[in-house]
Amino acid sequence: MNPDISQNCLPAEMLARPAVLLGRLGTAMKMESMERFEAAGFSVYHYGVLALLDEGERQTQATIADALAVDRSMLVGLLDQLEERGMIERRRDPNDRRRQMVKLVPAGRRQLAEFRKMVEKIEDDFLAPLDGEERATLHDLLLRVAAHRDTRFVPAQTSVS
Amino acid sequence: MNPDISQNCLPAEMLARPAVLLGRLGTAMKMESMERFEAAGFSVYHYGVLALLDEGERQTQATIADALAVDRSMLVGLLDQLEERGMIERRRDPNDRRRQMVKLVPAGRRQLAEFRKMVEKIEDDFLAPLDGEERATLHDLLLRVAAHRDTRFVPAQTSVS
DNA sequence: TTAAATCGTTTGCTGACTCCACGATACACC
DNA sequence: GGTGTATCGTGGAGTCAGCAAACGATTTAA
Repeated sequence: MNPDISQNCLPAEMLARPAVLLGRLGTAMKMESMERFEAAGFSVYHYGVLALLDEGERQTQATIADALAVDRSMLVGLLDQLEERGMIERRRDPNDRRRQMVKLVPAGRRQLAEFRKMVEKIEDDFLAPLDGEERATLHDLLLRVAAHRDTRFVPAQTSVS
Repeated sequence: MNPDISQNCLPAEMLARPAVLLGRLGTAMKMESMERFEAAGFSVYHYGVLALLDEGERQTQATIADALAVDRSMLVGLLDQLEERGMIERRRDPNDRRRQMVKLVPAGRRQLAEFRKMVEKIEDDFLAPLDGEERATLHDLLLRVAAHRDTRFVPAQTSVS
């Protein structure tokens, strides 16, 4: 009925702000990921846990929670589910029996490989209009912004000086 | 105690993904904005509503809700608050008395100017490590991604063919 | 030995968001 | 012209994540 263009469009002044776009797209990205992982019977956090365990040798639960920025109470449930499916093992630290050492086991490693495929697919779909070089540019910009406001995003120096 | 680097850092494989960074930074951006607006006694959605009303002449509530991608029930409360503070006016459409026409009034226009300053400040703080050109690049990339997956992000052609 | 701190876990709460139902009104159809 | 159907704004109920406190088990400090 109403032929007016931009009737259901965001205000131009908001579209003009990279910050607004960043916020909108970021949450859209997050929701998209959550839906796809949930459709596969998992949570995005499961991927985070497994990916973390694959890099760091073995950790304490608090460390995992802090690294992923999830509540420690929440991590309990995530680890329970991963343990039920035989993807991780929890073992009391014999030196400090309060702590639980979490370890990735083969089944978890296989699932992690699946998760990586899923993430690649999600990213590829989401960033479809950008070619490889543009994605690299985007990544570089985002990484600098991230590193500036949270040291957790500063890429770890692996071994090179 | 533990001198291990990257103990509380995100997995490198996640940091390497622009999609992950986009998700994290986007939600961080959103939360940051919400906090600042809340500290000023408002919500980010208030800004969206006012900005929208400043562009589009007068609209029906459903149109506003759809454009901002918020639930219609939620918009009711937002409009109530804005109306209480004398920033908008709701008037029944005489041609269709189901509809409420929402209009921006001078006090709302003044508040919108304040909001714009706030948004600029938030964006400037958040994107601090990027210079003007880099911000423009980021904006261009994000806009293309946004337009690709949701026509609501397609910039409206104002008058040019 | 006793007191305080830490770790993982459970529980309770609060606040925000989503979905569904309602009254009022407009429109389509016969 | 009356009747059923759709739409609009609104209210309420249900849901769910996130936050804080509390607890048992264990370690550390005094």
